[in-house]
Amino acid sequence: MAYYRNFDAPPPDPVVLKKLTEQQNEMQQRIILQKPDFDLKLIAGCDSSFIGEDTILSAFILLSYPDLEVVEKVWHHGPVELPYIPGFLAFREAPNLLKAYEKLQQKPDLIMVDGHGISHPRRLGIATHLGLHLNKPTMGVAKKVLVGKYTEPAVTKGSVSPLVYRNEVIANVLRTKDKVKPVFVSPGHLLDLESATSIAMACAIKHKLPEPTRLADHYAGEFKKLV
DNA sequence: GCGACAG
DNA sequence: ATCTTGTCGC
Repeated sequence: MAYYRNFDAPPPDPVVLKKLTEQQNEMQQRIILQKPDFDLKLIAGCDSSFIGEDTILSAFILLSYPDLEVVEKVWHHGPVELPYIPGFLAFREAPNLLKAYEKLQQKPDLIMVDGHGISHPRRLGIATHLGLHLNKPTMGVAKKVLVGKYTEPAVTKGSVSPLVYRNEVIANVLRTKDKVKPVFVSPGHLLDLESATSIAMACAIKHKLPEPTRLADHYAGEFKKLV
């Protein structure tokens, strides 16, 4: 049975939660935020969808940059081990995403993830988690805030507003389309906030979501029909 | 103690 | 994430 609201779900095991939190605290020490040290020629977008209660399907879409032409599409599906717990999304979705990633013939210079990067209580959003596991530059583009406060950016495309948490700017609230709800852009690993923001903007052509994650989101739903 | 809470 | 209909605007 699925729960209407996630807080109707049974409380997570505190022992497991403590263990996962400690793992994030340890991983946090290895995060590197810096100016990109790569030439962006290939960018990947990834996202997951669910088939029923306990099967996850992840998709990776590889695009050329800055053309944004689709170069490759792969997907992988398997069982999920954990329930969704705010702040621990990566432990639920990353395992399957990593298996899909292995299927790519060519590897991207940067991965854009559907979710947060360092804009997380312990700076370990799923984009950062994946970046550390792959030792690859990653950035996150989320549709909703997880932590932090911000003021609404102007209604025109390109407007930005900082997302602040504990006196630090952890993401940029970016308006990628006129009069449409903004997205939350944050670096994941091996990238900085400014670069992540400009790349997100450069990938937002005629939709709210930048092409990499928009297409990954789209195909995750299409591939599901094939299962 | 009372809310908030990625996908 | 997922369940769902019509509706508004470019």
